[in-house]
Amino acid sequence: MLDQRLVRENPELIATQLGRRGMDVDLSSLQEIAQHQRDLEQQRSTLQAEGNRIGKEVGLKIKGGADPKGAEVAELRQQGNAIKQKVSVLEDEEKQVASKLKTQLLTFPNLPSAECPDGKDENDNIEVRRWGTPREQEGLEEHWAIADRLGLLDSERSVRIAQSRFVTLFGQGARLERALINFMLDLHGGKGYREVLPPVLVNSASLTGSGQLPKFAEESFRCADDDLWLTPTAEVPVTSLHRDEIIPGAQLPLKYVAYSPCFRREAGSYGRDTRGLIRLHQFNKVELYWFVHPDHSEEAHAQITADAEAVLQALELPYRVLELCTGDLGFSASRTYDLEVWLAGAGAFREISSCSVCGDFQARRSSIRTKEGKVTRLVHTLNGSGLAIGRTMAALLENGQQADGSVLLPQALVPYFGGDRIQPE
RNA sequence: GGAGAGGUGGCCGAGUGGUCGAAGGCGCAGCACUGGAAAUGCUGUAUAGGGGCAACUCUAUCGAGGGUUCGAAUCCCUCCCUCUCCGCCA
Repeated sequence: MLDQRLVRENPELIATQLGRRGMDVDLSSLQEIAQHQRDLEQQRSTLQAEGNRIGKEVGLKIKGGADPKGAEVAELRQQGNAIKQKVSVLEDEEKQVASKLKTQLLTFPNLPSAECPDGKDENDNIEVRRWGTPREQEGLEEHWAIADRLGLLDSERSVRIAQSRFVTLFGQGARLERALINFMLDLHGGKGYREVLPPVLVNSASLTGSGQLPKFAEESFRCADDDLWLTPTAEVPVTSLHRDEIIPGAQLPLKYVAYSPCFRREAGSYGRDTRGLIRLHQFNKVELYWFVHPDHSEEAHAQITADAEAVLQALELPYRVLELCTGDLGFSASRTYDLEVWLAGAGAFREISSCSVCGDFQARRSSIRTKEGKVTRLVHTLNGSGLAIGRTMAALLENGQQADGSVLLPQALVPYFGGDRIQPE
């Protein structure tokens, strides 16, 4: 959420920064609302101060022996009543204005970081580095074909169970999924991340806190009878772990690694990635999340990205790192690195992790602060996939496929999977 | 789902109409005492918003929202949540 004070005092800055995202916004009316709200608050509190004074005076007079029904007290009562009238009118208006302001503020995306490169869309993203050597070869299968041939998953039966864009994993496929989750949790757990297994049903305050609501309601599944939604990412429950808290400075940074299934409606993606494990309504993900002191989020961003990359390296999967341009930035992010893994069968890089620094954007929405001496400050938050499990499996299948039809797995997975190869059954 | 109890500061807990943002305790921080520590003593210790260079000051907040009153943590109404027992259940 944008800082209300900034809206009042420097709307031009906001407009300029949102302009870098490709938004053409006129903030003058919002600024007006914000100023109006502040004016109303000033008027109201001045009146309330006067009312409080009168209330106390009445108390003192009565205590001092004045007749509670006498003229002197009656006069004060009348003054009190008059003020009460005015306050209540102002209060009503102020509430309306404040709620209008809040509603609007919640719809604005984060301002891009100064470091974030300007650009229009994904074509303007900047490749930062590459790791590993992509396997390029004619006749390689795509992962869904491999998975089908090896009996690792069944999409058609999943339609019977749920609908399209769901998969059911079987046998070695199910075991590989489970192995990957454990492998990633262990890897990050060994690097100072605290493991959490959060609820995957989250309330709307949580979704608002991390930025999914109010704008992206159509992207999440909602429970009909409760204020609960299926979480689209563990980022949501983990952000709300500390909602409305003041975290002592000595505890920062807080680093969490959370496994969760993720649920996304994928509205508007009809026809894209309809086969296999790339785009599903339900998928597994291991998520990294940091709460950091506001002065240290840049270093943290480099580190969380490195931690996500470490998974790909351990799995010997070639990848590249893109820095997203302002036009491709997510709603809550101020700066993002995407990790794209090489899919040998498809012959393309595909996003497998997105590592973002959100500055104080989520912290303001979620009211998560830290304290230095007398000063409270909003913390900064960061999140990064470490990694999306389904896409990791896809990459392992495509990059590890062998001429004999089997799939060779990286050594790091052997203790988790119980072997170094998926064999045709 | 049925029955009951309860929501007060970081925590415990007092407070049933009048300088109550709230006693007391614990915890925490600083100072004193000490060779050092414990113990002890003193001082300080909520959040948000507004104003002020600042010292500071005003307003709001005792689960949430309404109401009564000159004045509400305290009285009334509605809602939410938590806990306990029973039922059901992994």
